[in-house]
Amino acid sequence: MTVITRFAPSPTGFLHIGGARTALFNWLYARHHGGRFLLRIEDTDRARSTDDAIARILDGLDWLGLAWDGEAVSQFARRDLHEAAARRLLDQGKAYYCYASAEELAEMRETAKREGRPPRYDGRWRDRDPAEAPPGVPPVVRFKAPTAGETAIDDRVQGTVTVGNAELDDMVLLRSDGTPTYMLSVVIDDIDMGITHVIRGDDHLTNAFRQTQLYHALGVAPPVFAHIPLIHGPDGAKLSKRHGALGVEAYRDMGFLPEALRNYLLRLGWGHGDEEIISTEQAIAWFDLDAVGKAASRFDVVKLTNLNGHYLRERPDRDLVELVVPRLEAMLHRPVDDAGRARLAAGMAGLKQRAKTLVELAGNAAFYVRHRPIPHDESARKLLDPEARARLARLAERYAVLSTWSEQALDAETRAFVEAEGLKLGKVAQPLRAALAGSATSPGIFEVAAVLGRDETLGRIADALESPD
RNA sequence: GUCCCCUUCGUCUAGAGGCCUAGGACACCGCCCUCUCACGGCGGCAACAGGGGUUCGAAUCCCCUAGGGGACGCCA
Repeated sequence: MTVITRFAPSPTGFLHIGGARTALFNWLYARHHGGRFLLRIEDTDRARSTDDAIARILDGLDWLGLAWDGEAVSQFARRDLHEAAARRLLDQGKAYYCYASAEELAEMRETAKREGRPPRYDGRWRDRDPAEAPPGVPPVVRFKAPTAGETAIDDRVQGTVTVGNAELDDMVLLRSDGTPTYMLSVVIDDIDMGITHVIRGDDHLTNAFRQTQLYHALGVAPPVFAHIPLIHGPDGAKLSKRHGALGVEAYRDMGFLPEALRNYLLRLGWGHGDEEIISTEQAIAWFDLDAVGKAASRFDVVKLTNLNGHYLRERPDRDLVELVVPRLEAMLHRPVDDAGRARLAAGMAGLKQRAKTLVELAGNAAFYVRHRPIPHDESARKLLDPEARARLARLAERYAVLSTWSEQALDAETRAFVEAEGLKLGKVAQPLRAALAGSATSPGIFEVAAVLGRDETLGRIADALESPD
C-alpha cells in the first residue's frame, strides 16, 4: 500500500511554526515510505479564508523546502461532493435535520454546564418528526452518532485512546445555509484523496473520534491516525500570536536558514538517539512515527539560533553572499557595488563563523561594503587614542612599501613592527581593527586588510588618523 | 465543569526492569587556543513531580495525588 499523507492548513493566516512541523512530519513520513505528500487548503470558512493567506502558506512551504505532490486541493471547490455525501447519510437515516436555534443551543450548553455535564447538543431533533419543524427555519443537518458503547482510535503516537460515545454529541454536517462543515469535508476529502495516514496536531484528537464514527457510517475504514503533541511557548501554553507564534516568513526575516528550522523542528518531539545535526537525507531515512513523543515541547529560539549558526557555517560562501547582499542594501540604503561584492566573497569564510543568523552576518559584513570614511563605533573610538594613532601612522609607512599584499605578509610585517616597537601585538592589532572595521571586533585583522586591499587599508588608516571618530 | 493526554537537568531529549554513579545537545560557568569576537578543544553545574505498590532489582510496570496541556462551535 502506498503511503499518502497530507497537510491541510486553513488559510486564515500565515504558516505558523506548529503547522510547519506538522507539514514536515507528513512530508518526511511520505518520503520515508516512498509515498505521496498532498496539500489541501481547508478554505470552507469563506469569511475567514483569504487568498493572501493561501499565498503565504504556499510560500512558507516552498521556503522550507517541503514540496507537495500534485496540485493543491481546494476544499471549498469540493463542496458539492461533501453535500452529496450528507444527503446520502440523510437518505440512509444516518443523519437528520435539526431546527434548534442559536439561542436554544446556547441555553443547552448553559444548563449542561451548570449541572456539571459536558456542554453538548441534547439531540432534541434526532427522533422528532420533521413535520413538527418550525416554519421558516432553515435546518442544519446533524450526524446521528451512536449514543451507547465507545469509540476507540488506534493512534500511532497516542496509542489506543477510547472515549464513551455518550461524551460525543451529534455534530453538524451541513450548516443551515447548506454548506458543509469541516468535520464532514475532511473525512470525505481524505477518503477521496486516498489518504492513508493522518498526521496532525493533537488538538485534533477529539475530532478523530467523531471522524471515526463518520467513517464507520460511510462504510469506509478510517486512516491511520498520528496525533503529534503541540508546540508550546516559553510559558508552557499552546503557541499563540501573543507569544512566538510567528509565521515561518518571520523566521526567514530574522535570518534563519530553512535547513536549520527543519532540523530544529524535527528534533522537537522526535529524536534519534543522540543525534542533533540531522541532514534532510538522514531525516528521511530515520523518521518514524513511533519515535514521536507524547509530551508537548517548548519552542526555544536560542537552540534554533545555535543550529542556524551551524548550518550557516556549512553554506558555501557564494550562497551567503547572495543572501546577505539584499540585507546589506536594505540596511545601508544603497546598492552593493562590485567591489563590495568581491570583498564579501573574499571575506565570507572569516565572516560566517562569527554569525548565527543572516541578520548578524549582514551586520558584521557591513564594514566591507561601506564607503570611506567608515563610521567608528564607541569601542573603536576608544581604541584610537593619540598613542594608538601614532603607532598606526608608523605602521602605515611600512604597509605602504610592503612588497606583497597578503594575509601572511601583513601578519609577518606587523609582527616585525611590534617587535621593533617593543609592543604586544594587541596594541597594534586592535587600533588597526578599529580603523579598518570601525569596531573592536571583526574577522582576523590581517585577513581583513588583505581583503580590503592596500589602497583601501591605507585610506581607512588615514581617515582614522585625521578624524578620531 | 466534563472528557482525553502529558510529567527525566532551565530547555530539547536518550532511556523499552539490571548496561544508570541517569547519557547527549542548547544555555550557563571555568580553562586552553588567540590580534578582537567567534569557531574549536577540555572540564564543570544541573533532572527521573510526590507517594504507595509489584519485583532479588524500577527512570522504566501498576495505583493514587499534585501540577501542566488539549478538546468541548452552524471555526478549522
